Amino acid sequence: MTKSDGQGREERKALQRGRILEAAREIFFRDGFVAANLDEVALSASVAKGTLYRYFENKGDLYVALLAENGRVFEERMREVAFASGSASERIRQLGRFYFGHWTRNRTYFQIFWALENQAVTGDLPKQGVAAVVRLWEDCLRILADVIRSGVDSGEFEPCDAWEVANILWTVANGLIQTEQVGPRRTLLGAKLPEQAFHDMVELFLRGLAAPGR
Amino acid sequence: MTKSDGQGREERKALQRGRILEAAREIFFRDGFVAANLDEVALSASVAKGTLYRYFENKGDLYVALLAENGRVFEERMREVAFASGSASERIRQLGRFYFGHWTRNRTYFQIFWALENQAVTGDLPKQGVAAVVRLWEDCLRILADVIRSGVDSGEFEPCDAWEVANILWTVANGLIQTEQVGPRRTLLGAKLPEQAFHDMVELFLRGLAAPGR
Amino acid sequence: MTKSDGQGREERKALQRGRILEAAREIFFRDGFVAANLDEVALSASVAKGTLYRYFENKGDLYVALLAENGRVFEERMREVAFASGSASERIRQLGRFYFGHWTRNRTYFQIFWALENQAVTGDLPKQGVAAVVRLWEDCLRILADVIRSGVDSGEFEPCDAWEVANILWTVANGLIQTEQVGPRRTLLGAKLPEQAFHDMVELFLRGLAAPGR
Amino acid sequence: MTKSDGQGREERKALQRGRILEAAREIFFRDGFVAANLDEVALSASVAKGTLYRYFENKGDLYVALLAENGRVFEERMREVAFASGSASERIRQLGRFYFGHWTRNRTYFQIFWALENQAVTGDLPKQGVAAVVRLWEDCLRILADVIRSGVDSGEFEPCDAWEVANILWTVANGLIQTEQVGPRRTLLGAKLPEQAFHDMVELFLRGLAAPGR
DNA sequence: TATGAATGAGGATTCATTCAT
DNA sequence: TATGAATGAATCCTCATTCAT
Repeated sequence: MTKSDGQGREERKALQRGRILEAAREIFFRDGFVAANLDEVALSASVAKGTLYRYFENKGDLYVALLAENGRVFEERMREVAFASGSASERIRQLGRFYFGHWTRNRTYFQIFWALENQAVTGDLPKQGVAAVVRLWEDCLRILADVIRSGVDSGEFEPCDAWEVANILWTVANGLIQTEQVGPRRTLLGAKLPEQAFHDMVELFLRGLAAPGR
Repeated sequence: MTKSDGQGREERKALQRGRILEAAREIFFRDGFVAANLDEVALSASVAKGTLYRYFENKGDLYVALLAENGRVFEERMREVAFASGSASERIRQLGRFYFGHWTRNRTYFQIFWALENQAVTGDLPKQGVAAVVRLWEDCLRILADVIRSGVDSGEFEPCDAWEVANILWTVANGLIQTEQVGPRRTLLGAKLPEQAFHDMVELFLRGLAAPGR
Repeated sequence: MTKSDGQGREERKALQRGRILEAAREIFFRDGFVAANLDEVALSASVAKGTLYRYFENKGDLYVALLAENGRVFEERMREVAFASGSASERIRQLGRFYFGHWTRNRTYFQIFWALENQAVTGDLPKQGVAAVVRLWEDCLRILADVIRSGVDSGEFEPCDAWEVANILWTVANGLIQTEQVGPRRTLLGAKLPEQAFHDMVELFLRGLAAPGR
Repeated sequence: MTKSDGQGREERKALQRGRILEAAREIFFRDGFVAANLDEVALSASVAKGTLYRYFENKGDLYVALLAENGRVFEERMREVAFASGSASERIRQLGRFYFGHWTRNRTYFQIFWALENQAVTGDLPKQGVAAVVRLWEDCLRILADVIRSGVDSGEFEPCDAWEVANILWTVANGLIQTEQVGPRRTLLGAKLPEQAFHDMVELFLRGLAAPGR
């Protein structure tokens, strides 16, 4: 009984932690780290303020845990897509769709992430935690390179430096998103919707990578 | 005498305003809008706290003035470079160098700017001021398009949609910077220094644009 | 146990609220709304500055709560006196004594109250709260009219327009207090002590009201 | 020339002082002593802030000067009315009209005046100045008594204690004004307009005072 | 373990007063 | 004498964190 109670307890704790993180996401992403208000987080998570401190050491810890959680989910899903069955091209297309979609639903996270070297955003965040979050980025890039490499190995793509190509694709993708992010959307990328532009870019890359016979 | 006195006073006011903006730049860019401390700004500018309020209505106003000032200088310098004498290619090269250099010296400004659509960064900033800052970005892109167009007109470049090309160049450039901005630099872009990568990219574009006979 | 605990908590909160109001009364009534200092209120109430804001939204809210509390007590006590047993004359005498006594102990409150239509006093006070306070005044006047009416109904007083008579009594009473309030007391009302003058005035009225046969 | 210049200067100084007082009246009476803003006073008086300090030692001094000025004008005008030609009754009627009219146009001044014993209103005002202002009140009451006495002396009124009668009249007048000042005007004094009520009260008194034969 | 009352350092803003020009 | 820029003390309010229950 104690055991099952313990399990129930563990589970409940995990659930509560999740609830808190969920509430924190909304508020931190909306207001930024410094301006975010733990009162509101507690309210939105339906726990007492003091309870927050049972799950996270302090505000910074909560924030970093939030970023890490988000990043972890992102990387995990990316890995799923990357290593599903199917041709390398198809998986790269899927990655593109996933990446764009994830950005759409997590604009703020990307902004935070891209500015994570900046004190203005990180405040006095635990360095270790921040570093861990940043490391996820490289992991994702590495996943992309792995897919490209698998395409080369299977003869689907021309031989190339997979890492360099992954970098270029990554770079241009982020450039697109960046451009899209700033100012009056519609004019910047001509008539194309950003999603279409993103898709076209991926196709362009795949054509460039494709082995001649295919 | 009265006149020269008046001039001296105006001049001194402008100087003081500049001193305050200078101090504000450092602190706002280091700590972010919300976390920045006006006491520290005043101290760093060697004026009393109250003096800040003779030059700026409030914290938000000071911040926006700062961004606007920075943006204004950026756009002005960009215009200078863009409309100097020389071939279109050469001017685009110069623009590339200028853009990259400016980013190097103003990383934080670019981060803020890129996140300017985000509440987390803008807080309760005066909407008008923010909009004015964002508008500068388009102006810069327009300047780039103008240079490309002038190259086309002079026969230096192949005929093309100058606006679209400017967009692409802009996009890739920002992607590069973005990539460079995140995490352990060295690994991401292979062996190349970011400056070299940026330069190569510009050259690649110019080759693509060049009219065949040249 | 939980229940009694809850009660204890509620009770303690009420007590603390009371302590704060008590401290606030002294300081607000001494210094006025604008000049009053919340630091001092907190100190005097032996709570931290922040604690004030757990009980009252802001300075204005605290002030209005204070006035309302005072007014509420006043009206309640007045009602008690007015509807005690005894003849109408006796109850009017008691009301007079109560009114005069209350003024003696709450001069500042009366001043504030009488000036409550004036921006100088109300500042940016919550309009609703102010209106609620003002309404108490009418209620008190209505109570006085009710007593007079009951005297008429019982045949103790001559038939008359109770409301008008209440108004006149009220008017003269306030005039007395007003006169008393200003400048070197002794000379203004001749040799009479203000209390005596007040008492005499009430008696005069009662004689005027009395039904002939009595 | 020096002399006439001097005169011009004196005159100009007096004018400026007047302009400042005029501006101060509006702002002090609207916002109260503590909340009033000398910047605004200076602006409204079209002088520089520093200039205020050439005419008044400090904020409190300006305020007291303002009250004194107002009081002085009041007493002077009252004296004029009181000692004009005409019967005592007529002059008392005129005084009533004047008093009521002055109150209408200077409600705030009366409020301040009536609360002048209260720190909340006076702040750290120079005691001497305040005392001088209060003394004017008695002077006015004395004037009223003088008129009554002259009526008695001339046989127009029945013999009576002029001082006591003046006090009673004064008291009731202020009570009326007080009542009028508070809350929803219309209901308190029945159907009568306050001006009418005031007039009726004066007439009532005059009837009471009149010598039988007249 | 959860609660939420209490804390108090911190920060933006105001404004009477001073003083160099 | 008039100016208005500079000052900095004063004050309201916020909110992360602690801790008794």
